[in-house]
Amino acid sequence: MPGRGGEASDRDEGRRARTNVTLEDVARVAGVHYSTVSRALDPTKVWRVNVSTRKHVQAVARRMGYHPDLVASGLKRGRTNTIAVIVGDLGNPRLAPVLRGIANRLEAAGLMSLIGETQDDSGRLQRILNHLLGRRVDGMIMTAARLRDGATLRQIRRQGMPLVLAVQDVPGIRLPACTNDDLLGGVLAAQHLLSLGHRRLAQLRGPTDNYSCFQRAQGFSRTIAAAGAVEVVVRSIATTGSHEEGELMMSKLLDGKGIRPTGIFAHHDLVAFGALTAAEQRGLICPRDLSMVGYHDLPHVERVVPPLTSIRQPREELGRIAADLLVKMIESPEHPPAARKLAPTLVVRKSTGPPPGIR
Amino acid sequence: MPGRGGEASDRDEGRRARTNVTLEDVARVAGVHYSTVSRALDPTKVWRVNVSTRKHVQAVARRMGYHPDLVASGLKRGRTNTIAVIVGDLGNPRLAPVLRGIANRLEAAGLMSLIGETQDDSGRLQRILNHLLGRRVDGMIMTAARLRDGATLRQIRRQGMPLVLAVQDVPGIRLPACTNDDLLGGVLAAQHLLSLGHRRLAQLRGPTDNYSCFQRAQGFSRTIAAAGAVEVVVRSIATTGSHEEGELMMSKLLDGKGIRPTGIFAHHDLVAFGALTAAEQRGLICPRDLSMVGYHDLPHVERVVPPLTSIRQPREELGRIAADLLVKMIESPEHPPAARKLAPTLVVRKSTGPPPGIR
DNA sequence: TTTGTCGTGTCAAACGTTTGCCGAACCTCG
DNA sequence: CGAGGTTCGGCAAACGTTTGACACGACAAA
Repeated sequence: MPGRGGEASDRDEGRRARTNVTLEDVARVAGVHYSTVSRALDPTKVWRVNVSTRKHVQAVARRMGYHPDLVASGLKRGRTNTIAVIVGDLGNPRLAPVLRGIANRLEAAGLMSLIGETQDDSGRLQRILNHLLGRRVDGMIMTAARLRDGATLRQIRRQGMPLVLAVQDVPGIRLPACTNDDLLGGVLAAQHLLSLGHRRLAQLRGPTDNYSCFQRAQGFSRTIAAAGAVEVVVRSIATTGSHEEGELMMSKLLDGKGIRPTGIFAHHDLVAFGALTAAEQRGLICPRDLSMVGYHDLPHVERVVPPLTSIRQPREELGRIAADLLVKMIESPEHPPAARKLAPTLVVRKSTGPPPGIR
Repeated sequence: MPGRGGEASDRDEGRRARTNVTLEDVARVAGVHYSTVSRALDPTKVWRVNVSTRKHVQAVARRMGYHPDLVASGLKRGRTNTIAVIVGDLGNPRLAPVLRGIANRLEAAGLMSLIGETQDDSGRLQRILNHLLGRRVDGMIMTAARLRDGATLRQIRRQGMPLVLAVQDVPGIRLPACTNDDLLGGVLAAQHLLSLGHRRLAQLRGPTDNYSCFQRAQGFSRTIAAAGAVEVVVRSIATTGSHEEGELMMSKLLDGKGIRPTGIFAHHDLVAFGALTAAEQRGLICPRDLSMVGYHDLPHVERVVPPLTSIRQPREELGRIAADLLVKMIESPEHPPAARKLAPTLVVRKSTGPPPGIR
């Protein structure tokens, strides 16, 4: 390589304090061509280089602390071995197992996940996506996408970017997805309350623009209707699923002049807690006077009094399978994998029991 | 560029379904040289290209859906505008605000954070670091590094990689850090209990290999000693800070034959809850019979009964300032910034009161 | 001896940017 | 009108890899 030495030292002097060992440096020391070094270090090219040369090169590389430059490699190969995982809010404790499931599956495929937090802000989502498109990630997983993001999702797909949805589905767009069967979740809650003997039921609903909440509501309402029982629905205006929200909704329910339900299905455990607080303030004791089923089975719900009956989602599994779909999609882009729906389970604790009449 | 057309189509045909618009494509359409396109799209090179050309090129680029290839750019510039943030466990709810603080500060500096989860496993930490070194990230932030990671940290620094610690310090290594003042945390807890009149105190300690816990213990014990009060210490064997751990430690404390403390400082809110459960089982009511101070001020501790007095850390601030230190460090590597210690605050709720004797 | 095959190493052309340098065109001033 | 300055577009060399093509030696078959 004529003239490289002078230029290299020129480049190194002022620009960058951090000095990275390159293929060429290793090659110089090992006494072979740098392409040989490249092949010696590439486990898929075993057959291309003599075993003794290989051993020698590997030893030198290790000794010199060589780390292949994944940036250069990515440029050349057109693949970065990186998957973007878009989440709404990292503070959401339900997310961690999903992310872990994703990371584990991806790691097995030699991929790394790059987490982007939208903070539930469409503008930020756009900025993150543009950045990731530029980063040439090999694929994307969106957890808990929202209805209004449909256009954005379509745009990503149009770019040819492999994309799968995790946890929540978005209707109106055909996309591989691994989601929780929220319809079934609603059905399970309803069946449980009905089987205990409840006939006057209520639902504390999540926001309407959340497809997952929509599904839960459908599952619950249909089962109730099929059993010929009565149902009241209270809708949330807020979107977070907080204790305060629960108190507010329950107050509205109890202070209104409609029927007094005995069995209640809240779309969020925290809302369930808030509702119980509001009920207690009005002298209603759970599970004596009313039964409460929550959703999500948040950590520590078994610790509160009374321990909450809730619907548990297979979160780590959701992540694992979503990642699996994506890997399959990248490997053979021609036939996209089918969507997977995972069944939640009902965890019965002390917050549900027979209604006051029957005993 | 002679012969490019044929080769390009050759390359595109089978390899990659995803077809990315490049500078050259834009240049061809816009009728200028691709270097002009590069400059027209670079906001720092405003003066290098005529405003009309610039407008035109920008329009064409937008119309064609051009996204600059950050991989190529990173290779050329030697900077990737990416910061690695290493965390132990994404499921830890205390982490989210820190990450948010980091992300916000980095975004302001045009950087993006790449989150790596070690799952508290040294092997995985090593693998992640090697990957990140290869990815040529511009710097790293480690949150909650552990004592035993000292060697690894030194290794990273030796590579010339800008590195700052967040939340927890690691002694024995000089590294810029933005940490919580845990010594002060311990002092605050002790002062509060002492000022209420408690003279027999206990500490439910976290693991000894956690420097942060060590500091808390120091601060607490010294303050107690200076006031001439008595103190008992119970050490945790587990490392997670769980409810069960708290029950176990409190049982040991109450069933032992030593002094019965009236004021207790737990190194973790969950441990505090567990301890209260164990105390209740023995007929001790909080705050009537004993006072409890927790640590971390976890979300919802104000909701449990009794609402927990706890030590709150400025978490988002910790992240923001850590990121700030890193940015300064990257901008001027010659003079590393000083470490910052942020003061926690005592949040007084209902779990603390005067000891049984005084009233 | 020629021809063919196999194993192994080297050569050099990409990948898509960024940027120092060159020079053409135009402007200003003596 | 020429010297000198300014503006702005083009040229081409990198950045560190990967990899198809090729060269070369050894050995076998014809």
